[in-house]
Amino acid sequence: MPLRGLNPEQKAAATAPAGHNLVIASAGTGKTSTIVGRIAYLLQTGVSPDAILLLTFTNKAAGEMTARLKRHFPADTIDRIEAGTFHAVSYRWIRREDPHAVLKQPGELKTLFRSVYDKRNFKRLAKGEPFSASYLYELYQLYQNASREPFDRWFLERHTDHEPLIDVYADIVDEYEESKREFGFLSFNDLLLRVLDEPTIAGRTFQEVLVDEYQDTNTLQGALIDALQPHSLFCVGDYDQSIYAFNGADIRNIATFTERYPDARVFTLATNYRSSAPILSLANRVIERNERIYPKTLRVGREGGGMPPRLLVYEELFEQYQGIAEMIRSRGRGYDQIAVIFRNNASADGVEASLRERGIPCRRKGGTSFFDAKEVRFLLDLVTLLANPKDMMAFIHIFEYADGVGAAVAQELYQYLLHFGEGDLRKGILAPTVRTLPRLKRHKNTQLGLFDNDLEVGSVRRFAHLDLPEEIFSHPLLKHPRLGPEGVLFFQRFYRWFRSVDRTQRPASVLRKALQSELYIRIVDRLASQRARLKNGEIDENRKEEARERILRKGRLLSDLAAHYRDIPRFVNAMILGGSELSEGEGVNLLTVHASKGLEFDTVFVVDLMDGRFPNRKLMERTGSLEEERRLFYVAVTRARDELYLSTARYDRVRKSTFKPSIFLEEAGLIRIDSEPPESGKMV
DNA sequence: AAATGAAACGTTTTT
DNA sequence: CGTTTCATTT
Repeated sequence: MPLRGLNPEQKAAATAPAGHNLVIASAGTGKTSTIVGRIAYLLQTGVSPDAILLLTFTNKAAGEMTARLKRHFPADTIDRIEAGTFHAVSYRWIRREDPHAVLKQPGELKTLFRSVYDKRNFKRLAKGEPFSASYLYELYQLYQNASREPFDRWFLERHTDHEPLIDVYADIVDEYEESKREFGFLSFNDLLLRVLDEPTIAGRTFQEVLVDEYQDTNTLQGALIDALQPHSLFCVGDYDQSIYAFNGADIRNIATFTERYPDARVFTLATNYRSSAPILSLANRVIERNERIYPKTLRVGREGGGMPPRLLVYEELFEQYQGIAEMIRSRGRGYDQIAVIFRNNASADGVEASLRERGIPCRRKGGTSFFDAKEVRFLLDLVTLLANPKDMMAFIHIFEYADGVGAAVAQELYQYLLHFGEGDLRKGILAPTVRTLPRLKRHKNTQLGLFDNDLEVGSVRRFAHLDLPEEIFSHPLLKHPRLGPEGVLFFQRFYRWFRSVDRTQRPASVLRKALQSELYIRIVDRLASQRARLKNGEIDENRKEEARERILRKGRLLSDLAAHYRDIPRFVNAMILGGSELSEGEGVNLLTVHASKGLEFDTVFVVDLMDGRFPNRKLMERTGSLEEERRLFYVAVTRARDELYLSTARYDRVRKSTFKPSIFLEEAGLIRIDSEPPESGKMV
């Protein structure tokens, strides 16, 4: 039984009476085992699995914990436990009431926000330099996570100097919210806000809510926990690992736990089973410079000494990546137990290139590269449009691939189709009942009819030579004056795919049809040509074939993923909610510090330890602080079990800048910054 | 309005 | 170093 293997301090926490329990669990102290033990204890003492809610930071973490429980309890019992991230769990509840709810990617919402922002003429207002659309959007996201007070009040508390613009900002935010409703978009935050507004949507009262990574919960998540009114709370976290301030994570959630819940019990897990003594000692030396919120003294749980952490100093940035790749190569195999960890994603490319040069396999966490690829985006836009026909953005992205159609015409086509179908996109495409043209707001661009005199406006006779099937030739969309022959052919291909998947429920079938469609095949060809274009404009046929193969492989991968989902909205939402959790390939792990949270490796390289980059000075000016950067350093080094390498470089050949070493190297006792820098090369 | 080519730009972390 | 923005042409 899971409780058997726990040490006394873990067991004390796992068997705590119902109430408000806080477990301070330092890195490597068996946090996961304790949570698993706690759930086992609850089940053994007669708590129904339906009355347990487990909230984790990633869905992977939830999956690992439930998998461990399934070794001791029947799977169908464990499956009744509600487990997942705040967002995944909220979505599950919301979809019971609203099966068609569809999430929208954050990047797309940002684009929507920007388009709302761009309607404002700040120049005319002349009230000082306004925040950029992008920064304002970030602030708004942060506000939603951080505060329940009105936006303008929250905003003015931090940015008094923007007081003259606050009404414009508030207006932008209002219109953005309205647009989201109009298009049927849900943001990550909307999921949590919805549950907060209507906690009964959970459909039950929980005996106990367990919260993992409690130090990284933000005000919104804290409010959500309280709104659920659980009989008992079990929060596990480590204030030294709070690294999500930029996302509104509030260390005060953990710091004021005992004040907010006067009956709180606090447990501390202090025995580290992960890292060797010298690694732990280095980590503690640095983190002790931060304020101690709850007392804790880490004990080394492992036997024996272990190899002291090593500092690697390189003359030049790229030389550093090469040097590390060479060290990894020379030790051979066991690549998946090695991690290279960095503060900024920018470091990843140099490391990856150096490894690949030596034929060393590696994987980067964060499937951004996969979901950002145009070919994947296109397929997802197709599927998304089926899940949410109100999604004009998806429609525009699709039709921008048609020659002669840009965003402006695509938008009009969408409006036309809605009009033909009396508000129903499907009907407008497949069975238009209205054949008149809609009245659209004319754009002011009437440059002497520059484009209109060579077209027979709205007449379908201009397509007579295309030899179109009747259903296309008679479609009222062809009356659009700006639609050329290429556009019509694109519409025909789109129409065929759309008709072929009509009333199809399963995402896998929809994708299979899409992969076979002429619509997709032509887009693959176009993308492959783009990627095989040489500097002189010619297309390298070999490269084109390679590019096509890569594109098709991604399509198949997406199609394989789709097989696991019953309906289209579920699939789309899963891709958005958990997309970043899938990592491609195997080998050396390339991770940002944030992505490394909760993981452990035999050997860890922390790279680019230069002042400015780590700690990241730019970010410190914004939402961060040196304390937060120090916690990031602490998280990075405590990922290591046996070997830890800290590396830095003095000079960047590309940007022609020199670096000072990171202050953390000094705090770790590896260098003295006021003395001469150490010799280049390797030293202890 | 769209397509193309040239110039600037900036380089944060996640559900 | 790749994307994003701007200017020019059609």
